[in-house]
Amino acid sequence: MDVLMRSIQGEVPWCMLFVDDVVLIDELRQGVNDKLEGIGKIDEDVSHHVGVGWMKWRLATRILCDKKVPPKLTGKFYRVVVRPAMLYGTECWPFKNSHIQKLKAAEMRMLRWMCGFTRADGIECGETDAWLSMELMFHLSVLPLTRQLTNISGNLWGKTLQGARAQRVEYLLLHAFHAKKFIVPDKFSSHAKEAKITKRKLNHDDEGKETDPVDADDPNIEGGIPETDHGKAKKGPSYSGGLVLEPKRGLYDKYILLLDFNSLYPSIIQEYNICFTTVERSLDGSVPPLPSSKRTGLLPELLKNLVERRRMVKSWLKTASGLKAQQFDIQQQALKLTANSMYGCLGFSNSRFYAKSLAELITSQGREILQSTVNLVQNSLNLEVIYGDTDSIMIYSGLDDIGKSKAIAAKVIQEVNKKYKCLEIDLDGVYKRMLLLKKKKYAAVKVQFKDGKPYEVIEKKGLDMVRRDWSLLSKELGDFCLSQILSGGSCEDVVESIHNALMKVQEEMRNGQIELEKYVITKSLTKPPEAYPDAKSQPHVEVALRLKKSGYVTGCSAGDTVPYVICCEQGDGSNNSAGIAQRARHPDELKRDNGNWIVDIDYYLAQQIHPVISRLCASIQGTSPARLADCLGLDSSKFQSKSSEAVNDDRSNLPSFAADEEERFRDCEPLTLTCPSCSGSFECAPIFSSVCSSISQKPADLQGGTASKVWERFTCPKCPEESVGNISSALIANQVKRQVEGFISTYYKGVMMCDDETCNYITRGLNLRVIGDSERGTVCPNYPRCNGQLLRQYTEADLYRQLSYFCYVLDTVRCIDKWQVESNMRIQVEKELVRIRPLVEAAASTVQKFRDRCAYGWVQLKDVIVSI
DNA sequence: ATGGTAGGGGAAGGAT
DNA sequence: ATCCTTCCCCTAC
Repeated sequence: MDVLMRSIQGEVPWCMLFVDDVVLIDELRQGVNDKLEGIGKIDEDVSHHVGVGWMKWRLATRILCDKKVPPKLTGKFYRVVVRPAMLYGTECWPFKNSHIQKLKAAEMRMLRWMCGFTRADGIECGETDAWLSMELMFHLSVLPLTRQLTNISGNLWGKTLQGARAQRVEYLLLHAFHAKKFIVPDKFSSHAKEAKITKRKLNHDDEGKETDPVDADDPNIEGGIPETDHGKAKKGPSYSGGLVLEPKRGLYDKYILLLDFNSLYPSIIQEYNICFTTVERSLDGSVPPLPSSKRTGLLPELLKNLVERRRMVKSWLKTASGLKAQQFDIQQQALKLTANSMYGCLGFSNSRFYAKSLAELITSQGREILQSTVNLVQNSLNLEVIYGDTDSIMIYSGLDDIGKSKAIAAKVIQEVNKKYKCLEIDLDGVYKRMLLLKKKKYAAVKVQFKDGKPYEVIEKKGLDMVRRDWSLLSKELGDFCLSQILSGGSCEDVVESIHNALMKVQEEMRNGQIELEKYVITKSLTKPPEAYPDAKSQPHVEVALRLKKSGYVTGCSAGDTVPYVICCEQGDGSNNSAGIAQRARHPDELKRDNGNWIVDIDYYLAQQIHPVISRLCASIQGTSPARLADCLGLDSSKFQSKSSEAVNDDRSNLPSFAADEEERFRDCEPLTLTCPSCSGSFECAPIFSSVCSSISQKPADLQGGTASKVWERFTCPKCPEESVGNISSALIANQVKRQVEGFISTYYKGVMMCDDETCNYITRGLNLRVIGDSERGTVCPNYPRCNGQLLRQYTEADLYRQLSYFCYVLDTVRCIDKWQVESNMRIQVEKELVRIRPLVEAAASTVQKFRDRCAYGWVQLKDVIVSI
């Protein structure tokens, strides 16, 4: 405490801020906490957010105490990172003016303090002191605020202090029900619940059909699932939640509109009048129907009240300024959060007002609403929805003009809002460019306006770069690649700069020019480290256990974030069998250890950088996982697609080579030639198999009998006389070329078909962006009536395979190499092939040229790499 | 004991 | 060897 006091009084006198509460600052940290607990336990929420704040803070000390970082950035970091944590911790407590003033002052002092540390040479950052100071500040600012809330809400202060969000909602509802003279359900602890369930079960077992009248219509009892794993119930999801649309992946470079429903779940409750008092709940656990009651339920009314209050506060906010505005802003946020947490508590199994069926009904309505909105936008308004998650949709405008795009948005908003009373959709953002990778994973260039002037920010959602459990190194590289991809530059430039960056990083890594900090990965312990059944499979657990054993007391218990670096033993690069958890080291351990363990560069290249970058580049043409691996100095064959490996492997067991090829080209159109004399057409079997079978004089089931004779005599098999029906080299070349062009034009027609046979929706795909996972297809426009996927009827792969098949049919060269079997047949086959070669050479090279041209740019396709 | 579910991705271990 | 399931963590909504 002395240290704390010194730092506070010496460097930052902001204990003065809370001078009226400072009486508490007279003991050790534990003492302070005890005192606080004497008054009332601090809300777990706040503790959590203090933790979050501290986590940010710990991150901050690294950045903020770095002299290289300009002060301007420090301030920004503080504003965007630490302040939200502070405010969020106090989300539901209305501020008095003085509190806001204090908070602001605290911010200033903290900033100054940081700068002090930045300047003071040789002073360690003193994480512990910082934490103590911060926690104290939170405690001190929270206490009076909880008191305020208590006064306003009318619930018990003690309860407010110890209760979580669930309990706040519980009291809100209790008051509301009590005011309406309802009798509320009893509250059961989970233990009591269990007892009740078992008791009921016993009753059922012993007395047959007799039901306990008390429990008969008690929805709080889950009959089916005892959920007793000795108190440690597995928290699997118990009902289904929001709908997430399958994204149409790829890189978009025209405007995208992001629309979302304003607080969807609370609105649904009001829109459909969902309440304990209105919904008819059945016993069988099925989702109940929408209520028909005209009488407004209690829940919707409560929400209406909250919404109205929020609207009022927001209107005041518009005219207010400064502290007043901040206060209003926090108030309206608090009201919104309270409204939003209502749904969560319905689904919370330990809540007094637990009502799974209501929660289920709400989410199912949510899914319904999202889907019908998508249908409306796609089918009636003819716009393209590329993604949507729970309450939002993204529309690809295909336009370069932001004004026109916004006009479209306005139209959509108007059409959608017409359908609902309370529910309201709104434009949440306009993206100039967007990279859509997967569900919940995308990045976009968002266009925002400040004083009427547009500016762009990159928004990242769910990508590896926004996660804590990737090293700074891979996150930085990922950010760089993303900025390149979203830069709008040409494909070639982007790819080149990414490749260059990778090569540079690899070199720096191998030269040891990268700081240790950049290799650090962090992960949280959700349990005490001893409680993990499989500690040896998790790096952070292993590290925590080792830390604990070597005497550490902080940073290795439940909830702590453990930093680690994956290492390998000096000199022995092959020791990778150990499992990565065994090779994880705390940065401190690594620093202390004198070079026995070094950073495992190969792990970072292969497991940290490569996956991150290749996920980002999945939709980018001109590169591939294998190419990226190459740039990183990794064995690129490991990242080659699997099917090509399989083909390579097939090369070794070749007796069945021909049969394999036939199997692969099973769905291809045959090569058909038309006889110039009789105008009859006939199919041509592959030269190679024709020759083989004619030489081995087997019945040759593989190819249709007479057709194989074509290659023997070069005559039409349908013409009776020997003298006519001759087939020339030019004729073959011409006809082959015509057929190839036919396939190519089929491909370019781009017919899309739904893969569901009962639907078979067919369209001339207007949106043929051949970027990204085109083989994945997109959701059928008839969804949800049809669950199929819209696929190209004739895909790149189809075309490629078709052309490859023609190459194979006409092949007289490569098949020899593949046929490694030692036999006297080989010589005969070879002789025959040599004889045929001049006649088909022209045609074969034509097809090959087409195929190779098509293959250019399709390198990323997984299943088309065939060996001819 | 102290709102929810959906989803991606790593790693390990068992089934095949 | 390769697939599949399980656990774990973190994120989006």
